Amino acid sequence: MYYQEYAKVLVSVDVIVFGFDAGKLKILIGKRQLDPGRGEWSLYGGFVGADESLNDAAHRVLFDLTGLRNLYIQQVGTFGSVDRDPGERVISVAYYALINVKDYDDALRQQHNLEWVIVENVPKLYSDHNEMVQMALKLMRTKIKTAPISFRLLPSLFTLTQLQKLYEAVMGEEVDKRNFRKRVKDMDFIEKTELIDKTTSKRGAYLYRFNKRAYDEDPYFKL
Amino acid sequence: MYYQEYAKVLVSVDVIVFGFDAGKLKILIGKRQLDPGRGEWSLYGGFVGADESLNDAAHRVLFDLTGLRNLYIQQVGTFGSVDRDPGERVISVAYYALINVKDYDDALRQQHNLEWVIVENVPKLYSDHNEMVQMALKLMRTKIKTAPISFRLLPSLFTLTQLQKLYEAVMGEEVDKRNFRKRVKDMDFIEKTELIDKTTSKRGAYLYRFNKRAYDEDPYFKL
DNA sequence: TCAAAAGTGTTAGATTTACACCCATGA
DNA sequence: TCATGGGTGTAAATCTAACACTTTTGA
Repeated sequence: MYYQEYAKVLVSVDVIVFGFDAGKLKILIGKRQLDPGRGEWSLYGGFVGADESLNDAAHRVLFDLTGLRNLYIQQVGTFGSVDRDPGERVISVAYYALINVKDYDDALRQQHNLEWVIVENVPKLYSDHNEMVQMALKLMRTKIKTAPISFRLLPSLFTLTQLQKLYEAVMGEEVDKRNFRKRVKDMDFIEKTELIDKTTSKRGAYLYRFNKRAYDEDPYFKL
Repeated sequence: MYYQEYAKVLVSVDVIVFGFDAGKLKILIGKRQLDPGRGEWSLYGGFVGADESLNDAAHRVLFDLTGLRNLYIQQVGTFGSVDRDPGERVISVAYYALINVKDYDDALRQQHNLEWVIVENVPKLYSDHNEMVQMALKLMRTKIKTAPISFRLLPSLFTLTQLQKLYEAVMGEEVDKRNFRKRVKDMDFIEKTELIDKTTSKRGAYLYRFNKRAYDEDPYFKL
């Protein structure tokens, strides 16, 4: 042990789980079940184990919460004010994750007492969690323009309208339909199928899919 | 104590100190004086104290190193592989900092056995420090285009050629002089003075200064 | 007088934005 | 038949990129 004279602290990961549902971007939050802060709205999180990397911890927490592995995650930042946690010194690494709500077993959500809340309506959260959410949103907005992460929030087959509504929900502003579709058509890895979705219109809309293989060959992405 | 059953770990901050000198972007690195990794090139860092925020720790480490306070710092990311430090489990938060090399007492640099190394020539560093440097550079490149951070790397009076050379050194590519100056002239808070610098040409070049007050009123920045 | 850096505008091309109508279908 | 969401192209405006010569002055 080389460094034994130095202070050790608890390290946690807190996850901002984004989902897209009913045309809105939502995150999962719940009321804290434990002191300190019992009853306050909060992100879901967990402590980092002694033999667990930060990434592994984030994935474990997400698995615990959703039953899903290999979710897309992105580190948001690390929060280390001395008094950020009223219980004890805890440094927290925030991650955001993207899930397709349809893949998510709602019973599990209820078990954890979590709610999907529209990002614009997120209430006051425990400690510095609101800051984490704002930072996550900001990073996601930057990312969604230049990286194919939208598809993590959508079913594997989706319509262009869905893709656009998602983009608008993330960016918080409407965009022109024709211009949006022009950009999508420049990306060959967003492939039109012959399948038609009739759930939202009588005419029906073509379903598209993201071809990761094609993207990896020519990873040009711009929305 | 609410969380006593969980593992505590050492948390350190490692700083990527950027400086601009002789037309090149450089960082400060030194050979580790302690085991583990004694003799390897490494970033400068320090452990986070029990009653110290991450930001405070970063500023303290920088003060220790440079004697300067209130340097511009930016969190880069947090590195938490289990085996990233061969001595013991250490989670490290990387920050980059910008300093004006002229403000920096070179004796202090020597005391710490640090060297300025051109970013393109950075050798293999201890542990994951090369990754930290790459991430810091990437973030800085994004930032320098849209935020007035260049001025942290330059003397308070600078010529447009200096500003351009700095920009080129950060971006790693040359830019057109006339186009660059056009963009600078769109930003009224980059003020021309009547002073002339004759150190780099016979003709002399006007010195400019960054007017923070004017910037805060109309914080439009785009290079 | 000449070498070396400072300073300065214009034009073509590319990109971005604005905008409106027809189509297919099920109720 | 009509209401609803799906689908499509063009033109103006803006932004970006390319480009070359004159000025000043100390050595």
